[in-house]
Amino acid sequence: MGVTIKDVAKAAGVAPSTVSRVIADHPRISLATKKRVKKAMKEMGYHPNANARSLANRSSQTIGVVMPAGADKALQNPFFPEVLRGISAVAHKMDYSMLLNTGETEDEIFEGVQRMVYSNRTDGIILLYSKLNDSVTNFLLEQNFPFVVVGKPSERIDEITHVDNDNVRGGKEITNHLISLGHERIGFIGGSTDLVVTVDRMRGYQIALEEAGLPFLEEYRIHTDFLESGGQQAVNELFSLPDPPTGLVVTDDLMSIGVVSMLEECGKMVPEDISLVSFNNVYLTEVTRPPLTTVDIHIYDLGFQAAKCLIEKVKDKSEPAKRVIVPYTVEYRQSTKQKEATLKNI
Amino acid sequence: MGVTIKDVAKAAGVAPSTVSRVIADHPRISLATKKRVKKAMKEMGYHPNANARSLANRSSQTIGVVMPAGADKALQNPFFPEVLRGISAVAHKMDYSMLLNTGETEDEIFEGVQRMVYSNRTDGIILLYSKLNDSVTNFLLEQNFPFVVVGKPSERIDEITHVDNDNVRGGKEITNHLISLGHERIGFIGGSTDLVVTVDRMRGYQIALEEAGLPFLEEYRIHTDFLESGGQQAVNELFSLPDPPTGLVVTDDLMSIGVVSMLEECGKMVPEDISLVSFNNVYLTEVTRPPLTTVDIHIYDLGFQAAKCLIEKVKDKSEPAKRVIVPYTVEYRQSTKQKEATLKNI
DNA sequence: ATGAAAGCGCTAACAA
DNA sequence: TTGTTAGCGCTTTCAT
Repeated sequence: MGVTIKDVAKAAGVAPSTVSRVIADHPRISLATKKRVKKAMKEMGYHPNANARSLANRSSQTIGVVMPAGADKALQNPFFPEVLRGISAVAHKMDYSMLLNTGETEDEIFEGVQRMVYSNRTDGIILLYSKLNDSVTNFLLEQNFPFVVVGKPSERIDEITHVDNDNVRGGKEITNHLISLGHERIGFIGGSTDLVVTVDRMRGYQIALEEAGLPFLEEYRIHTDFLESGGQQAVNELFSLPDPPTGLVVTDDLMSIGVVSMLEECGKMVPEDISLVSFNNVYLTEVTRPPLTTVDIHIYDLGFQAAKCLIEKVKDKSEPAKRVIVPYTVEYRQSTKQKEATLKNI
Repeated sequence: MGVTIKDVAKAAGVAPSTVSRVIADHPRISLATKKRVKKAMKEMGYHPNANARSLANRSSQTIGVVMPAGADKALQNPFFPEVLRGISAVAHKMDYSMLLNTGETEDEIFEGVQRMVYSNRTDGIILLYSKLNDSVTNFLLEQNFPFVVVGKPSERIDEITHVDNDNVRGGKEITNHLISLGHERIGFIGGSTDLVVTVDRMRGYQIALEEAGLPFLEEYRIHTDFLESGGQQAVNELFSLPDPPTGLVVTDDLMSIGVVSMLEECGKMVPEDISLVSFNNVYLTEVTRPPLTTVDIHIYDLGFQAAKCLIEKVKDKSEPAKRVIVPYTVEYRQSTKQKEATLKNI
């Protein structure tokens, strides 16, 4: 069907190996034959067969990307297309392809990853999540297969190349913002504590509170999986406390949007009654009402750096594990407001 | 490095071809040897090399997925992870892998697609967009390469397998909803008219208007690329018309969210002052305020069906082009409201 | 600087 | 039912 290296060789009057060398841009090759071969390739519409290449080469020029398991809503986060964009940018530049793996369940994901590595279809893997006790991570580690995680690994952290934000510091800074606005009762709404990112952001929240001499109360914290039905109720409970929070740290923009709605449904306005800060700075947060004060974690860069690290690692297996911290910035918008003296204090 | 088919053959005391047959689950093979071979495979930790397979087979068991070119925001639409989920579901079931292609520019996309097809890394392609005069579509057609588009192709529609909603009908139905609520001045806000989906939904809007004897006014229509800065202004203009709309048809949930914000910023409330209907039913629309009345296009199913069609087509090249229409449903929520008699009419 | 030839791991005729 | 063997298209020693 397709035109092969042999055809080109014949047409150019050289050996297949020479053509191969031209493809690989081998140094020791005369400019003359190079030209000639290239011309032949053009004319005949030659394109190398990647499978044959991979087979001979033991390398696929492909990076695998693994999304978290998620039945549905969790995946509907603009975070993912955005990291993919970042990854894709470097993949494209370096002439790598991207193999994508999703799945409903963790087993499905795991199977997929196994396939990726066993089948030799991928040179390395990027994990788009990091959670406690992850079988995929363990598998990759034990196979000594090149991979990098976006986020912070839960264990064996210095054996694993990862690119992350300083979520503790981010959590602290954004909480401090609330504190500096006069808020003293600050609640926290986050995802599962199995997710390292939740834990880190909460830790920052805690530190800020403690440094300010404010209480770190269990009843001020909610952990819910992306505001499923349960979340609604939890928020209600939070605000039926005798001393409900006036400030809220929420670990994800999408959750924030849900929280804002719930609050307004209960007659609490953001930022008039409650100040809310968030994380990620997904595009949406600019156009919601109110626009959200949020920690911009530079999602694109996370992807970009992850891909860069992975390719380095793939090209040189001895590359040591490293940690890349992508700086965050804070977008101050309209979901926060100076706390007024409460009526009862007057 | 890895254990090969030969190793397994030796260990099991059979020929490599026999092992191959076991892998492929060939019918004419005795249960006894099958067992024996499988046992050997297990014990030795054998896994087939996909590249070798693809090479010998001329088939990669991989489907390529092509996202639209998008510098940034446009891709941040939960639509994409959601179609991917659908595609992934059938890919997983059928033991296919997914190769993903994104890019900032159309040229980048096009290059990527060329690579996919020329390199023999993919058996077929799913296009996650459809626009006027698309070079990728033309290329694929002219290469006679199996592909299906999610959405409706702009040309040569009956040569191209595609899975779509009936967007005209959807547009009509949702506009009728507004009309049935008493709205007579209904605006339309959509993306670029290069996108077939925009055109179809607008057509439905137009039909509904005309059937109801309502005017289809140019000044009631806005086309903007996902509410970039320009959008803001356009909406302002729309509402400084002498007779501004009281109802709005917006072609994408994310745009709707932006529009609701803009409106409220100008002191117009949804649904009190303006009723708004939307498309897609992305998860977000349940948790925004107000929750959006929107056409649920069943994104997951679009992906699912597209993948099914593609694999059929890949397995049997003579499979004719077909069109699959995924039924939509309408989610009636709180962004619409019966129009009250206006004061000046009393 | 270039060619000859073996081999990457698997499949598919063709034989037996 | 199973084995033999010749590729699939490319890379890479090893010669020259």
